[in-house]
Amino acid sequence: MNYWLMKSEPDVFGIDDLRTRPQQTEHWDGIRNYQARNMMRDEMKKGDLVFFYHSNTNPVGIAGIMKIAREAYPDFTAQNPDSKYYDPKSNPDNPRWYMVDVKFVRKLKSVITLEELKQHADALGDMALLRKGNRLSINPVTKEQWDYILELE
DNA sequence: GCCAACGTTGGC
DNA sequence: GCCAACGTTGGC
Repeated sequence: MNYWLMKSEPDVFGIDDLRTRPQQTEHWDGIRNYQARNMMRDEMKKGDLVFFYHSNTNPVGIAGIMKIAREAYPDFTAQNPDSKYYDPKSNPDNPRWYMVDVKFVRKLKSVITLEELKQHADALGDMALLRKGNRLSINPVTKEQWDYILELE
């Protein structure tokens, strides 16, 4: 069982959007970074738990929990010229980009903010999220970090 | 293979 | 809206 953190801007797609989707499930499209893609494609397994992180909002932080409902499959938005995620270099026979399906688990009682996480930087070790300049939209989380963060709720 | 230009992310 | 960080592109 692996743990993850995935970022999304709530103005575009937030935890409440996932909660109100049919079956409370949605595909996580638009990953266009190779490092993030590789983690998603090669390491994410069905049942893995994921922190839903709200970025570019106020306050930024972890808003809820979801789980991987379907393992990686080709991101069809890469083949759609009308999509903002269209990638003309992706070939349907050899897809460049992948996505997973995520299912809502629960919201946190309140958002655990980035500021609060930073205050616990020592206990959280070198958590990827807290690294300077980290822009990856998918971050691995250790079990220790996962458990510790939930204690902050 | 280098690297300047450019685009994107995401906190503030 | 600003800007630091960083990834990608493309000319050479």
